[in-house]
Amino acid sequence: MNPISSQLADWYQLHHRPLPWRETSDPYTIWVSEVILQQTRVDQGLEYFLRFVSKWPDVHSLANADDDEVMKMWQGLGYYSRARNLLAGARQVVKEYDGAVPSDYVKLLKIKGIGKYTAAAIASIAFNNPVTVVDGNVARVLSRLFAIKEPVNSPEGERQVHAVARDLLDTHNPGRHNQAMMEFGALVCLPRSPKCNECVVYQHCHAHKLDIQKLLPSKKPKKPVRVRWFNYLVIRMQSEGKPESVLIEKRHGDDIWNGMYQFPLIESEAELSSAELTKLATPLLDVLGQWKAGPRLQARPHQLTHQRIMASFHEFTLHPGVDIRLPNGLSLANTEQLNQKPFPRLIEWYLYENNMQTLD
DNA sequence: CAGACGTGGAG
DNA sequence: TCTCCAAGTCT
Repeated sequence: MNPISSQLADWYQLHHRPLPWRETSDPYTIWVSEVILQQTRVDQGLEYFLRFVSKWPDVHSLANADDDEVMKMWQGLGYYSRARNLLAGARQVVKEYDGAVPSDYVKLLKIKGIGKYTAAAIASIAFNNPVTVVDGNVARVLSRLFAIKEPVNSPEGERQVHAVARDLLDTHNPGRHNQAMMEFGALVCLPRSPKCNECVVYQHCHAHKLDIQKLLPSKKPKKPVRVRWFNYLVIRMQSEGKPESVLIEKRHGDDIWNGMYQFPLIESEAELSSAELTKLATPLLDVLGQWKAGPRLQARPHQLTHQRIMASFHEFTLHPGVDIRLPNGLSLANTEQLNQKPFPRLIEWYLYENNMQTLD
């Protein structure tokens, strides 16, 4: 066994965090944990994981779950396609494998939402198959240990990282090995300030020798963020003897927050004046009946990785109509119903601030 | 295959 | 305030 792998395995036995998904070898549970932890910190994902596997403890229960309910469980975690794909993947496993998560890397790779990383993680951690895991942690650790200067998010850098990762793999205990590599990256070989004084393999580390550990891993520069203006129409209605309700719609298509709910949206290239906004909103409002404009909550920025969304909220009140016909896609929701629907953080905040929904 | 997809915490 | 980024995947 490679001395680096051996030392990291020893370190792992001593220092790894006791996390719930490490208490099991159930492939479904490990699958859920891997998906939740994608691009997500342990302390942010932990509660979500516990709630998720408590609600849906096995593949069959998840496969039978309601779509909105799954999205609701994911609310606030971000990257919501993970939830959609995990659900689709569970249904796929029920259909194709009678609910038994396959142990084979290639079969795993064909399941919706399972890519190279997750397939390798499930195969090695749940089934102890000798497959190499390369995630962000592993890439960082190895780019430093071997002073790989190629950007780790380039095809060539990825190739180099994977090559050394494969050489290090402990084929007798691949699950422990892969977790040790990741845990070491998460606790010691940190992105900003690696704890080289606590490092058990620094004598093998080329970056440390060259004192370039803080410069690695190198990454390709990313695109500047796009600015978008989201003008939400908060259309409230108060009918006789009924709780107040508000109009919402579900987002679809190839864009941010697919599958989540929102208020009817008018997107613009720049900030809109009240007059412009009203003009654009009038066609919809007129279909709904008599209305009057209420206050407007000025644009507040919502910062995402690749977008900066300037959101404003424009309130309107509908005259309780005799027979309101809702354009397709729109639905009315009272407070109780709002609490059942999944919303992006931006909307969730608005609902909370306006006492329309309780914050999780 | 480059670009898109969220959120909250750290420096 | 601003930038970076955390157990990636899909198209």
